[in-house]
Amino acid sequence: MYLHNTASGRKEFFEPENPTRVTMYVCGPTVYSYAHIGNARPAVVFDVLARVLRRVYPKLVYTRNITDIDDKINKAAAAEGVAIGVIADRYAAAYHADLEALGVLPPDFEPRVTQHIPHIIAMIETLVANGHAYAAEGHVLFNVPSYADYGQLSKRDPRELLAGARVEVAPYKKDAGDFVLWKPSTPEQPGWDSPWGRGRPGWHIECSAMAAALLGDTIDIHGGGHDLVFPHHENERAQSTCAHGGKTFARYWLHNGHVTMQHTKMSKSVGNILLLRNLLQQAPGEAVRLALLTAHYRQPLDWDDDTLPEARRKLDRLYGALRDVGPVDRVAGEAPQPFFDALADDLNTPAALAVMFELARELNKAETADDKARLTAQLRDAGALLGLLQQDPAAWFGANHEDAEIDTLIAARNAAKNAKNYAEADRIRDTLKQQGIVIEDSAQGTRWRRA
RNA sequence: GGCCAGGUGGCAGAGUGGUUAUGCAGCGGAUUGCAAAUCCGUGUACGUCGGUUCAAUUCCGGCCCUGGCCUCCA
Repeated sequence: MYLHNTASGRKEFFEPENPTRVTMYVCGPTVYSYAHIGNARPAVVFDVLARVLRRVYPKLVYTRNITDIDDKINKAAAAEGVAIGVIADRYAAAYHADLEALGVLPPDFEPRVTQHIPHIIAMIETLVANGHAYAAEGHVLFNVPSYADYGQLSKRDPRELLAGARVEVAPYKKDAGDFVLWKPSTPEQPGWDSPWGRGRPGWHIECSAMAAALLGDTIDIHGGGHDLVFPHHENERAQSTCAHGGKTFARYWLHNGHVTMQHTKMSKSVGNILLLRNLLQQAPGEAVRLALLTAHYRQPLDWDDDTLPEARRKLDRLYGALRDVGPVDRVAGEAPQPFFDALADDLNTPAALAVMFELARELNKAETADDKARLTAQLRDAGALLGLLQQDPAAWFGANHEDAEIDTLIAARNAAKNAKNYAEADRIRDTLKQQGIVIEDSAQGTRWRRA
């Protein structure tokens, strides 16, 4: 397949270094509050990528970290008077619950920073020893000018970065662009003993250390939100490359676009944050997931009041085609080639979804049992790759539960219909409609669904 | 200011140097007691001004506009 590599700025044919162990590392959340819809996008996008890659490379090792030591977590913990682990555990659990609702499969590894402090310290020691980092006033800093390729990933000129640095330059920095690998903790702050005193890791070093510990010096794919390109990933790349004797850190860099509202990035100061847990009260997780796959992953995705209802209607149509055909063994048929082609072209989910709607139309028209079984299997298999359409259609339409009251009313309506008492039949139908129940007469009899 | 994306029909959203994206909404028809669902048909869509070309929404250049990164950030 082809993937857009941020490092080169173009689509490249994806070829793993080792097909029997394909490695992917995605930057996960800092768990200091509930996840918002923007946090869900990379989780869903890279979940789809993992599903697709596994078809070709069953030995994919997918790692998505949780950052559980960070100043925002410290702040939240201090405000509540609890240990940082309490905050981290609470929001990590909430994150998992939200992602499960979205049908996101767990990654193979989900490392936490606090479990990798020794790896982090060891990597910093290596960087100090080989001249890429230095200790100063309890801090350890990466010396940016020591890495000639710095800025290549984010296409920035390091000289301009240094000259135009907006942030106040700490006096202990050798060069303005130098960034922190390790910083000292006050007695109240969480910290670990290190060769440089009691302290805690800087933000960027964690991913370098954990990726190396779990996946190796060179990984195939590194993903995350677009805003991580600089400085986070640029710094990771510098650290890892310099700690590993110049070996390539990540071979393909993938970055997803942001979820926006009114074409503007969500931000706390603007107050336009959409929490996943709130959205999940408005619509099934599957609808949220489909909404996130509606646009190509690198494009911005503008979220408004119609996004979820629209996604829901799309699922109504797809599940509608799967009704009445009965359960079908998924291995009986695979998604059609155009579907795979779409995903193989830099994960073009909108084009892949278009193929699914075409399958749905064919399925609606299919007359023979063979055609129905084949198309159902194809549609289900396509859905499996996107993490959609895996539940019973009746469950999707909310009609999987026996409901005596509704059944009684439908029976009464049918009796009225048979007696050609259409006024009474329509009255009953309107009554149900007011309860949010839509009647559908079909060849298989009368069925209902929740509007 | 530097760098990077993007401007497609009523809305969402792919894509392409000459031929149908797809979904929703609308309109017409079929089916239906009426509906719903489904099927069929239906839209002078490609920011703007130039250039290249037999032919550009698609390539090139200018301009306008929008968003992102440059500070924590998915």
